[in-house]
Amino acid sequence: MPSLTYAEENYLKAIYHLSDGGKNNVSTNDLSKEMKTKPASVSDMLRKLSEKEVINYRKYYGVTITEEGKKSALQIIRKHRLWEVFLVEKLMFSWDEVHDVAEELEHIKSPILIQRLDDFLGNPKYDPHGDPIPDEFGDVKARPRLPLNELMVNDGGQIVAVKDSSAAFLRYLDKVGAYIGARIKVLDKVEFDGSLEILVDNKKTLFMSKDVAGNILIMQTS
Amino acid sequence: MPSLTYAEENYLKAIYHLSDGGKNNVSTNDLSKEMKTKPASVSDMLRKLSEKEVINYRKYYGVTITEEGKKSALQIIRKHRLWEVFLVEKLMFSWDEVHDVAEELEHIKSPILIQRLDDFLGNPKYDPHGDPIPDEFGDVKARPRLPLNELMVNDGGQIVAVKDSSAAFLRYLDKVGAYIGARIKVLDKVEFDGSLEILVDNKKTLFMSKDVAGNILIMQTS
DNA sequence: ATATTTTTTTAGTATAATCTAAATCACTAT
DNA sequence: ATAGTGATTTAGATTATACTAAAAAAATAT
Ligand SMILES: [Mn+2]
Ligand SMILES: [Mn+2]
Ligand SMILES: [Mn+2]
Ligand SMILES: [Mn+2]
Repeated sequence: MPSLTYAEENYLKAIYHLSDGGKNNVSTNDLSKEMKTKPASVSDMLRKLSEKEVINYRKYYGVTITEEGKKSALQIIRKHRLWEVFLVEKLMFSWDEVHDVAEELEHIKSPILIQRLDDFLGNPKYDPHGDPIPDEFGDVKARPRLPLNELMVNDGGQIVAVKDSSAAFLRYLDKVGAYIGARIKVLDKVEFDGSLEILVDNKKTLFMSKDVAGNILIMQTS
Repeated sequence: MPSLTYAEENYLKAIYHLSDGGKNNVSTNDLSKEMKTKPASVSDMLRKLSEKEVINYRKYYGVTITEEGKKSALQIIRKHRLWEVFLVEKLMFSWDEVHDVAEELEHIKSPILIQRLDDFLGNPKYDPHGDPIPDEFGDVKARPRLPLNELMVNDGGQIVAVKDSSAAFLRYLDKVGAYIGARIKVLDKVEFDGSLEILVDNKKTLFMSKDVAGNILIMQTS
């Protein structure tokens, strides 16, 4: 694995996520938006990442991630998610407070550290947002899951993850009781704007916009 | 407190240590040696640190640390030592493995993180090398201590800290059973080279060079 | 098929942290 | 008092990451 700088690691992770794990091509503008840097800066970085052979770069046509790149990205993601577990399980952070800190901690370079952290945490399989934690070889146990807004009326399931890890969104979910593991059922869908009426844990009903529902990921059971 | 870069934090910490907590003047060459950078690079950095008012810099005459600088340095040292405790107490690192990792972790910027880490660890007062951990206000409880080579024959005490935290030195101490807390007594001193014969825990006798003894810090009891 | 718009790259600049080589200052020893 | 030595600073270059402005390529619309 090539050694990557802090900035290179952040770009590579963004490419991995934007390409949906390497499946799609990623454009300069998409990366620019994601990284909050100008397209010119992205072009520059793509040249560097391409020289380190973690991406395939065809000028003007965007990038795909290489096998090597995928491995590197997955190790960074592994570290990010393990640190998030640590912060929530051990340091009593709430799930909306961990992202930015993990964004820094993920760059600490020490294989022994991450292996022992993993053991200390009891080798967790999912992070506080329900995302799977890659193992030391980069293998990910993906659970089948789909956005809540894609369920039909009367469909039910369990919340297994969230797409958006921003503090604002997670605090809203806390407020309405939509934690990970909650059982939900779609009671009604409004044709006009796609908003939903949801039954949570067979107790509370709750209305949410299509936008919100699109960021809640469900493991369907019926 | 001014915001400092990663490199600036490392220089400031080195200045704090080389000046013995702000007591002495530090020269460009001393810093150059400590930081493993060229004197020219040090001069450059001193200008920057001086602009941020964490040091007093008189060209050609070295630097002293300001009150602001001392506060910043102590916060970095606090983080470094708390992380070292975490690594040893929670992640089962040995005391010779923690320094380099803590050197990275100390730069993570999150007040809430360090406060909660402190609580999680039970607000420890000393790090694995016996060094005191500054509190959130930068107050340090210094224990009186002196290098083992300065004891007289028949003087006794307890090992409370080590000056050198290098893996090589610490592994040597492990091998001879000179851990922190061990009770020692000076049985003999060789006039010629200053080497010592030591009784450890009233059990084992052990010979060590003046150089080694100078890096072991003792709380004297007799 | 051509013109317009959008996307992307290139060129040139800036800041941070490092280096080497050259210049300058301070201290020491005659 | 001055020459020499060593320490320190300055000048100029390099690498990494970012920026703005301009040029070029690709995509879209007429
Ligand atoms: Mn990051
Ligand atoms: Mn997460
Ligand atoms: Mn450091
Ligand atoms: Mn220590």
